[in-house]
Amino acid sequence: MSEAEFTIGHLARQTGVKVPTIRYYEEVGLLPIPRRSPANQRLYGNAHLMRLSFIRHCRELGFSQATIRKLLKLSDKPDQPCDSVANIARVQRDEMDARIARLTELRSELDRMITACAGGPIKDCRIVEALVGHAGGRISRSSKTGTFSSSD
Amino acid sequence: MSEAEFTIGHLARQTGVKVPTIRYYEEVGLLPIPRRSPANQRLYGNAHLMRLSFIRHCRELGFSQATIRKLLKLSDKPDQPCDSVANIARVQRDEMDARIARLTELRSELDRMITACAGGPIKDCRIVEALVGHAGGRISRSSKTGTFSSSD
DNA sequence: TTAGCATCTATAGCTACGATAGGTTCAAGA
DNA sequence: TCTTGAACCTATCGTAGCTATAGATGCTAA
Repeated sequence: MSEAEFTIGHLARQTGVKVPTIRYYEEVGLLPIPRRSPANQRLYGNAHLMRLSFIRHCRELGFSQATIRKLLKLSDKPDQPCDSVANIARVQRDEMDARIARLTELRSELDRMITACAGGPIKDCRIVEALVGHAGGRISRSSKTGTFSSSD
Repeated sequence: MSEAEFTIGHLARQTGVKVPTIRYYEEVGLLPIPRRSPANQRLYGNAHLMRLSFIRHCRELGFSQATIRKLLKLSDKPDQPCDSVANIARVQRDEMDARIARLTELRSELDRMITACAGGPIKDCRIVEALVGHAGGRISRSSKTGTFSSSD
């Protein structure tokens, strides 16, 4: 029995991946080239649908294209042990941990800046002050204008 | 008294921003065009140094170029109230909160996947399984090969 | 038949830079 | 003074991961 085939628009709706993105994935080799209808339209089957779902989910989880490529390659070797798959997932998880930690730090900094802001004129604003940061000691905002204009 | 002027490499070392990035910021209008030496090399002053520090710190905090542009515009109006600055910072903080929340969710999902993996062959791997996700009911991995190949 | 949507290819644009090529210029040592 | 090597210049291409546009063709339903 031959399985149902469907158009790119159908595949897009089924997976939630936009049509141009599907064509892009084909172009960069993430999705295999589908057969075409007599009128040259792409025709997809269930294998494409599964593979695209896999890719989409990976992207949501923040995997890069390169990493997805590795995972797809591994998933094509069904009899190998899945340690390598788990390792990739662990690396990804650790990277996410690092990103979350960094973001949380920066969020706190931003929050401190917002709290420090007393609501006066911009030239006295602690947020602007903080954003200039520690520019080497010799540097300070103009006490007259509060801007970065040179006072030469 | 005229302030010290320095080259692009100097500015790069002082701020931790790479030379091509500085030229790029000039090109897109984030940094004002500096004067040139007789030999056509860019010469920067303290105003540039401060402005670049500001930009760098903003980028670290995840502000987009567009947002930085807004902030720079505001910082050039020192007598206006700084509500607008604080508002931009608050929006940025809220966006970061959302990003952190989303990342934390995804991290947990990844972690659950890793924990579920029993370490058998790839065709039975729960991680691969999970990454395919809920592809519409009719779809399942080939029970023989565990891959996405069509079985037509 | 005709409207209106989906599809096709090809190309350009987006953010935020990084890399490279091929050419000057500067500063310091022999 | 010469020479060497680092730093500078412009211009262009490449990166990820798409999105948007233009202009042509195809499909479907009233």
